[in-house]
Amino acid sequence: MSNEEPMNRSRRGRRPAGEVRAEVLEATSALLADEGLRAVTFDRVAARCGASKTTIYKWWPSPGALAAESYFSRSEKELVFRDTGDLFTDIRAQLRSFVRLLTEHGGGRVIAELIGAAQSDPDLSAAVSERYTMPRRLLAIDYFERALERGQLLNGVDVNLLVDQLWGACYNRLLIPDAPLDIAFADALLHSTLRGAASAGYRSTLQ
Amino acid sequence: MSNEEPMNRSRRGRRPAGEVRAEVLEATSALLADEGLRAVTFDRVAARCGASKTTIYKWWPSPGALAAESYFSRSEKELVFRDTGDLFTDIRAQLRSFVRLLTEHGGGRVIAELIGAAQSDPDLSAAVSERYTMPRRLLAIDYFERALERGQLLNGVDVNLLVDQLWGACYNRLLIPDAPLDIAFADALLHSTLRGAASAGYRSTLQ
Amino acid sequence: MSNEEPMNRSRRGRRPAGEVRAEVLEATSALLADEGLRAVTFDRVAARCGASKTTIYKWWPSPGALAAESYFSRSEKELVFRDTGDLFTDIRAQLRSFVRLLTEHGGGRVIAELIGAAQSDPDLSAAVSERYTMPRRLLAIDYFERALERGQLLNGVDVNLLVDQLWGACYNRLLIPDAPLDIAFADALLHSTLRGAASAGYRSTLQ
Amino acid sequence: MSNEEPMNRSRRGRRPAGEVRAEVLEATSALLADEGLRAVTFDRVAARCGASKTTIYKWWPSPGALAAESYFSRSEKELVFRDTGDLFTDIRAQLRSFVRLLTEHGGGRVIAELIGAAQSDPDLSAAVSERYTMPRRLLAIDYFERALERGQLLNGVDVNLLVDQLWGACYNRLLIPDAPLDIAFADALLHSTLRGAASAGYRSTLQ
DNA sequence: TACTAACCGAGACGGTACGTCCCGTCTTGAG
DNA sequence: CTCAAGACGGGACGTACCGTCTCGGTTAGTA
Repeated sequence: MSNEEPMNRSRRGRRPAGEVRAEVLEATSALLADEGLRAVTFDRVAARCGASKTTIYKWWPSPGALAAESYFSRSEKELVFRDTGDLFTDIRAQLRSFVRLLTEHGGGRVIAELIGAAQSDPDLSAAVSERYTMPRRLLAIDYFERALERGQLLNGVDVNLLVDQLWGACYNRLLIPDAPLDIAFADALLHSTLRGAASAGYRSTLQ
Repeated sequence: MSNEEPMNRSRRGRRPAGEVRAEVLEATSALLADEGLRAVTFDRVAARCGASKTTIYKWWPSPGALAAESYFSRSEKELVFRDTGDLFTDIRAQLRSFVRLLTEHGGGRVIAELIGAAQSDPDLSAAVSERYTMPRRLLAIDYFERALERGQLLNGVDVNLLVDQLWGACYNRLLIPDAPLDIAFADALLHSTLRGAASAGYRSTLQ
Repeated sequence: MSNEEPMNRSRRGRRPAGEVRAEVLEATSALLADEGLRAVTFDRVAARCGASKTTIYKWWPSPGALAAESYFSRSEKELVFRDTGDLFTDIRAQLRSFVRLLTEHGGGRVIAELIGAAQSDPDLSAAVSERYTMPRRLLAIDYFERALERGQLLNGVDVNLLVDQLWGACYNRLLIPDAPLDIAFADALLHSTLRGAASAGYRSTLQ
Repeated sequence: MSNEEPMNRSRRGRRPAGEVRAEVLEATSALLADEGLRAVTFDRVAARCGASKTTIYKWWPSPGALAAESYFSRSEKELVFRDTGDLFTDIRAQLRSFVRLLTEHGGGRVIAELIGAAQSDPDLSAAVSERYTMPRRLLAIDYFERALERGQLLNGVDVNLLVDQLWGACYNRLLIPDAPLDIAFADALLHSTLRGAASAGYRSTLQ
């Protein structure tokens, strides 16, 4: 409760904007990791990092949007989509690492809470889309379009749809936990999907 | 603001439980329809229907759970899954009506908000699963198992997975609106999925 | 700053109303005496006595009104206006004790701040009038009317006006400190005023 | 709310001090007239006239002091105290015009708020005294001293006290509105006071 | 005339209070 | 005597203001 470390500086006036932003994001990350999205309130973040609520309001429209930036700014480095030329192996690696992200290290809880809160917070919804889901969708689409050009996917396959079939199914098991989300699911999902979308040569390599 | 219609009864004594429950659910439905899930708070529901918070706490563990019951109790009548024996047509009808439910009558917003809030509310999560998503998943699984027995699906197809590929992809477009959710998407999704899962005879009927 | 003694009870629910009111008034009195009217804020009072802001808002419309009740409820016991039948002596005693109240014990500062804040706070203005100034005015008027009947005041003297000439002049020196407020002023004021208002017999006893 | 007319100058450099001062005072007067003393904050004045808070802080110690200068600089021209040699008539004219100032053009509210705020703002208190109340007190004292020399007032009358009996009683009705402040009150007040202070000859002219 | 240094106004900062809403708990009074 | 009405403590929201301080554009002083 009162473990907020007030960090009592005696400076009252303006501080460099970057410094304040960094401290706000750091405090947010700590709260997010320790207690989840519900703990990320403007009041607690302000108390924890010594910033004022006014300042936080100037940069982030809602606690959810702040949490999103705090979380996603750390995961942007993972934005790599290896292209070895082997469709099946590449996508399997992506799906597996995605499932691991969601199931290990508690990352799934944060993402689920962010997407969940976004349903009632347009600002957060925009932040999640712009900083997280949309970039990843575009990377996958890029990859699939290259695979199409290489003849690894059937002509006429909707690469946008493919993303929903693969990652969307994973998000579904994350957000609506009526069935388990694990590596086995990811692998089965990939087989089942590529069986309908991959060209004949590729399909023959499945199982 | 104060248009909560205090419904000035002067009766303080106990009323029949069913009567009070019905009024609570009715007030909840009205709030849900008018202002969304955020407006469904115990305080406002109590003020609107003349019940006390104590009463509401006895029956529902959280505002989300109350909203869920209020919403799902109206949609249970739609729990039909026609089985004409025609796999493609039956599933297409189901998917299309599901998409219409989510996109047309504003139902999508409520469901999205409920699933969203469930990410931070275990009681609501349980309610959504038990009263909405799981029954529907089981209906679909039942249907697919019959289709398997009829030889319309490939041997070894994971019918549970099939649900995530189809409905999960739709939920994905609902909850993460980076791409549109519409009938065309549902149809393309169905084609792409069955191409990998349906048996040869069925597959040949897909374009 | 953090000498607010949080008085950490662990009781969350409703407490008896009288108990809460008493604690709120006590905390207010302490703040008023220690730091003046500016320190009486709903936030600090709530923090000091363990009440919630909501509760305080229910009973007092503004911090000033709370301070007024807190202060005046202690001074009501002084509401005595001795009537010995000797106009000059009685009024002199009243004026002198009034001036002492305003100049000693720091009481003047509080009253001045309350009347000052009332100029921009209608709720406080009403509280000051109802609980402090008007009862005292009425007591003086009562006395003067008895003096009129006793023939100690000239026929036609406006007793209401007399109050403004005597106590009003004192308030003037309190609120607009261009000249000192002391016993000598009170005595001179009384002589000068009664010289114009007292009947001939009484007037001859002055000086 | 945001109708503060940002007056979009693009000049960042220094402007003549007098020009800025005038604009600040003008903006203050407008706020004072429109919304009262509470609206005179450094933030709003700065936003309204395009100056920065830094600039305003350089010249005025508190919003109240700024409001006082803004208001009193307009009323200084009224500083005339006619001396026709007729004590009763001259003072009656003064008191009547003072009451009219306080009751008619909304001036009373501003003065009451300024005196009120001065109770908690030493800077404002000094400004009110120096720029408003003390000059007027001195004018009255001057007049009364001349009247003393002319033999129109009793020997030994305390002219300073006389000011509190007359104007102080009016301020009392302004600041503690338990009784009305109007011309009739001023006239009655004057009669009653002069009956005790004027010399015999003058007194005989009162009714 | 171009170029740098000092200055100072615009406004962001930390802090505090406001007034409101909601949650979950508890007293109390009506039936 | 029971239980529902609703007041309670706690906490977050979003806004306004104060008084302090950084920052960058303007101007004055050098090259």
